Amino acid sequence: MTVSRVLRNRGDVSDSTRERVLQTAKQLGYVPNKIAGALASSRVNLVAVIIPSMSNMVFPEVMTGITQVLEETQLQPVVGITGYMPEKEEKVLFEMLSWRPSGVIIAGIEHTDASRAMLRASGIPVVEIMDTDGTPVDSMVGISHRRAGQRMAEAILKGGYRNIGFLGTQMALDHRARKRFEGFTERLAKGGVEILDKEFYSGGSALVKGREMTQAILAREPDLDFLYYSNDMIGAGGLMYLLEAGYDIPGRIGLAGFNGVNLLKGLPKELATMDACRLETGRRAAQIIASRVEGKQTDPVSETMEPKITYGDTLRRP
Amino acid sequence: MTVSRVLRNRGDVSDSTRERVLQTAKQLGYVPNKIAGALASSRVNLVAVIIPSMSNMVFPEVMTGITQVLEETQLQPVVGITGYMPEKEEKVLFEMLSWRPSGVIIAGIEHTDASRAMLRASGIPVVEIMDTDGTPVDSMVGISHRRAGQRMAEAILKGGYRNIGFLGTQMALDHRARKRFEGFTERLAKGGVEILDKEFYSGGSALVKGREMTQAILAREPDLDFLYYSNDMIGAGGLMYLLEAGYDIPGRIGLAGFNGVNLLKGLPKELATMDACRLETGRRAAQIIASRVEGKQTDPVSETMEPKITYGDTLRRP
DNA sequence: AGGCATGGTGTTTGCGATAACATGACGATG
DNA sequence: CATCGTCATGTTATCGCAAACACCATGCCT
Repeated sequence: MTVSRVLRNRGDVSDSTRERVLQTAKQLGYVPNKIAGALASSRVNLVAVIIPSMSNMVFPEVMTGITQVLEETQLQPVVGITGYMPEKEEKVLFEMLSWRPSGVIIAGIEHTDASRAMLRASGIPVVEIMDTDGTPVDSMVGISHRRAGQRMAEAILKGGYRNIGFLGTQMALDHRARKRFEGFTERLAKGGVEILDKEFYSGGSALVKGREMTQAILAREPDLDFLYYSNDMIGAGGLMYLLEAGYDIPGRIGLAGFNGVNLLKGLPKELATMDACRLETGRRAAQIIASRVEGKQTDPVSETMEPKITYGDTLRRP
Repeated sequence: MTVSRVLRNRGDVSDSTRERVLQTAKQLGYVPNKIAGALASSRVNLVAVIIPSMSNMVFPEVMTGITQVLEETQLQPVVGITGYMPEKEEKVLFEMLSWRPSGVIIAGIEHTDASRAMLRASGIPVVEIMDTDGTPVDSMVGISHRRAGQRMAEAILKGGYRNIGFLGTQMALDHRARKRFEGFTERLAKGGVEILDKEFYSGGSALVKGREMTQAILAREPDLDFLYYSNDMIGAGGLMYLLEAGYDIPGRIGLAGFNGVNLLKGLPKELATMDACRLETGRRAAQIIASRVEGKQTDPVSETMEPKITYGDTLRRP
């Protein structure tokens, strides 16, 4: 018991005993068993973070935000990957919850009924991130992708473009991309404009795909004067293609991507894009969990951030 | 006990009882407590994965390899981030080990004495990855960065380049970048060539930095006919700059990067690079852990993979 | 019929820590 | 001097599950 007290800095222990304990612990290479500790105290300093993927730049950035904030607390993130598959998400969530974490941060607000039930029943703080078009289980932080699509449509219309094409991922399961697309077409429709053509891809190097898709869509519809890409990578690929083909940008044709990857700076022309506030979303989500764990705050939070549009060199300003 | 047997598919339980148990568990929304389970059985299906960073494309790819393999087992990766700081690594490692994972995969073979002692004392399989220039605690998988540097130097010399510049990250703590640089200069020296100039950076958008550094180094040393970049991102930035400036590539000047990011395909010219076998390294490391956990194999493994050079369009072939 | 393997279920114990309470030494206080 | 509070340390029960073993019914074999 005295050892336990020393190693957790709790309660009164005389300096001499403390010294002896630390000395001996070090000498033995003692590593406390958190499993036993957690079972006894029913305190687990882990926060489950459940995201679809780790390989497309956007989730690592959210992770960075989460890590930044949690680092100042006792909490530690543990990541689970779903691969955009709802059943996998359910499995990962179950696995995570069975470790009794102190909180859950999970991407999106579309989940299976079972997942939602688990989250609710867990009795721990839950923050759903990166999408606020819907009703959260508990708290929610991110941008409205529907609104992001709308705002980009507005900017494009104001720029005077009328023959608009859409290029994106196959998005059956990517609800955020879908919502963006929906918001985009809705807003265009309100301006009396309809998408002229669209093109989808899956897999492969995004840069190459961007080139290929751009070539393909322009072969079909040479009159297109704007291309909206569902992410910056394929947008950058398209930009390369158009520059090489000698198009006047943003005069003859405009482009925009989505996500505000700061990799775009440094390209021959800076691609227009929209920042999804990923770092800030991660930070805020972690803050919500942290303050709940500390018992400071008990009401659910819903926070919608405003994505910022960057015109770059590929979208005519109004 | 019967419930425990049903939920773990272990031992004989009659179909009717099994059915009843599953039914009731579902109805109650029962989530087993892995903490208690782990404490009782002293089996933890977690593998600690300790890497410096998540934000530069190379570690996510290793993670992908690890995940691919572990997905076919009962094991689950748990990630810890060190930020290239040895003391942080020590802390993260301690934290991880206190959860009694079934194995450890850790980047690099440079660790503090305390870290090494912990790893040895843990009694679990340890795989050090992505660098094989040194002595491992247990197993080791990856490429020799010293050799990678040497091979690139060879290719450059064979291409007929003689006025060579190096551009890279501030690498006090990035041992792999340092070893690559050392191997590179060693091999050049053997060919009677010395680096003409070098340029280092830290922070910021790699693409932009690549542009700036390239401009800067060429301003100082206009005679340079080859630029070796310590990663593909700054290499791509440099490539952009040189193309815009109208340099003849790879005639007047050659370039090469490091890492084989498949993002490079799709650039106006494909950057020469060297593949660090990241996916394969991750997969192999996970396999080693998995087979050790299953008790199949007990001898430490040391495996050095051979990085493959890609000439692309920016390095003259011999 | 007696013995024995087998399948299905229950009981007891222990994993390694912490919470809560107990104990003992000592000095201050009225 | 009895009482009390304070500090330092020790004892016991508990967390939720699984290992090990105990138990009982059943059916098969000799």
